[in-house]
Amino acid sequence: MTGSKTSDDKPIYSISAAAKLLNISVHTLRMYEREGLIVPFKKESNQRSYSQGDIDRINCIRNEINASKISINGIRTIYSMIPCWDIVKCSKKERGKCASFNGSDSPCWTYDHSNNVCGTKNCRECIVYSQYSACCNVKELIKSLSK
Amino acid sequence: MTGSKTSDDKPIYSISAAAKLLNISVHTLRMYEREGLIVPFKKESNQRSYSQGDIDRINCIRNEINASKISINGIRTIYSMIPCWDIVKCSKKERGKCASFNGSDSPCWTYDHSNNVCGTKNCRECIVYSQYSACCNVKELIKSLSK
DNA sequence: AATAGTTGATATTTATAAATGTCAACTATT
DNA sequence: AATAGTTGACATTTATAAATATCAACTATT
Repeated sequence: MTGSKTSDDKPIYSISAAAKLLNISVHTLRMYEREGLIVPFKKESNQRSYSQGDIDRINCIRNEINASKISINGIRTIYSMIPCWDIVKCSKKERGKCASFNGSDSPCWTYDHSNNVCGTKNCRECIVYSQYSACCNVKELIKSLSK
Repeated sequence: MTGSKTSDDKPIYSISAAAKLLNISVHTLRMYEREGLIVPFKKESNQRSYSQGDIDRINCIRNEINASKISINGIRTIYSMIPCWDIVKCSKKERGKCASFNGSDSPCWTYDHSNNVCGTKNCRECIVYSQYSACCNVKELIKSLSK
């Protein structure tokens, strides 16, 4: 991670500014969102904003796509393996009714979770999304679970 | 898993028989091997053989590629997340010098491991390869690590 | 010893994921 | 109120992963 969470999570870029910074089109940014890879900040008017943390994250995603040749569906599947239940201390009972725990091809932040331990929490602010979602970090996370 | 390990792991198919059964070309089978997804049985003459377990496994891989749209590099990366160190009870000390534990883009069975806990064991016969390598099972495996 | 199948290496084809373009309705900015 | 940027939906392009083809050397089978 570069910088602290707070300094990285201010919504400072519009979609076109972010696209220019990343050297991609705005369409691509919307696609990544539709595919469940990113959760940009949204204004009341429904317009997207991106923080420096988002830019870092998207650079990581682009590296997986372009250099590591992992498809978007592959990245989504890898994200879905993040043991969020362990990170957010989800109870056995809660896990039972959690779509993320029970499914295996989409990350937790793509599901509605109004009736589990995550409640109405904004996924952007959740450590699962903000810290562990550099795909290259997922294996490290799995290692840390080992006895 | 269909059937027991022993009954599924007899080398009964030649590469062309396996290809016909799977409705793909022999080239594709060799490609999957080169890409680190499968480890077929090899005769002294260097010719490949495939067991029923191999066929099941390859069907699973093809489903990931064709239906789930996960690229070969994505599948390999997912395989590399299998916590083999936990499954084979690899000591802390052994982990330190293990390429699989320390890398993150290729599964353990693609590395030389003559000088760690796996020694000269044939990966085909290792539970990590034979049981946990249906990509769809990896998340289940991660779940089982949770406290 | 002749035929069929295999090997690895290199080249080519094809299928499609990823990215971009276009549009009309809408929102923000000057 | 005029200009610039955004939205989602749908269509199109392009980049390339996945699969197949070709080859000469080799191995198995009859």
